[in-house]
Amino acid sequence: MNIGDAAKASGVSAKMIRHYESIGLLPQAGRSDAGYRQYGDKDLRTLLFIRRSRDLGFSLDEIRGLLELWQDRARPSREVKALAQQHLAFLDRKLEEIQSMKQALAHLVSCCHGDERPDCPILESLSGESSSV
Amino acid sequence: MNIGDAAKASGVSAKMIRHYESIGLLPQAGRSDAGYRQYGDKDLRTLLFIRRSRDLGFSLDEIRGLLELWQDRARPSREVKALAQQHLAFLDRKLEEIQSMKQALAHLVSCCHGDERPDCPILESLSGESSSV
DNA sequence: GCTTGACCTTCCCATGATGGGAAGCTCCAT
DNA sequence: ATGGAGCTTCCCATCATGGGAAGGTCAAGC
Repeated sequence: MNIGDAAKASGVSAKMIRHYESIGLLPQAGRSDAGYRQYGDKDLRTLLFIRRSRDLGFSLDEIRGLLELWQDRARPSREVKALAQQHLAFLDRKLEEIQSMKQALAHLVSCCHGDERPDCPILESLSGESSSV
Repeated sequence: MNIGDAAKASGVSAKMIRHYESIGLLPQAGRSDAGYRQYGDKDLRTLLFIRRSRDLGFSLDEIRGLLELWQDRARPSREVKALAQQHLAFLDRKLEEIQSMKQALAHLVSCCHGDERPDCPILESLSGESSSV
């Protein structure tokens, strides 16, 4: 299987597959006589693992840890859970950050009449004229 | 006022102030005889405007637009509101993205007993063994 | 067999916002 | 006058991803 097919099958772009190999997230792929990377079922399973992890927002470094745990048949699930909980806490922080941005901005937007007149509570707030908010 | 004081007063790092100037977000600052950047009240107000916009998650490019509108006394508030609504929609998308990550991960975490045993629903899910979820 | 187009290789560069740090100059207080 | 803090420019790093160039390879159709 060439890299293009592995990319299609895994949802990870060929560009990224090469990159993951270059940073050691993936082992060096086997090569054909012409130097083409060759992928088999096992590689595909790893690529899918990575893609699913990315879909949950894990960083490549965290995925490195997950892959190690995955490959270690004797890992205690405790370690996996800890890594996941850590990322969960990160997601929570992000969520709160964005939520408070959204809240503040939504308020400003609701205050702006949004017509041809130039006065605008959004700009006033950004420029520090602390009316109401 | 030197750049360090402007940084302290605005909450924008000196590094970033120079960067903003280099990309044309800020006008070229005046210089002292020795070549030190000099900042006055007007510059400070602009820096604060930028910082508040960043706090709401606006990109530097969006802030460029906001600054132009801010400086144009005759702008219709409609335009400001449109820009803000666009960013609000962006925040909503981010929010949903992270929320669904969080939800999925939280479920997995809750399924993992997290003890010394090696079996782990988190790794099973990432590796595609589609039990339940 | 030859051409063509799709695919592969490596290598360099860009993004966006931010920071680190080096080398060298300036300012001010002691 | 000296030392330390602060300024200058310049280059590099982060994180995950993509774009694109230059060149080699493969398979299908003529």
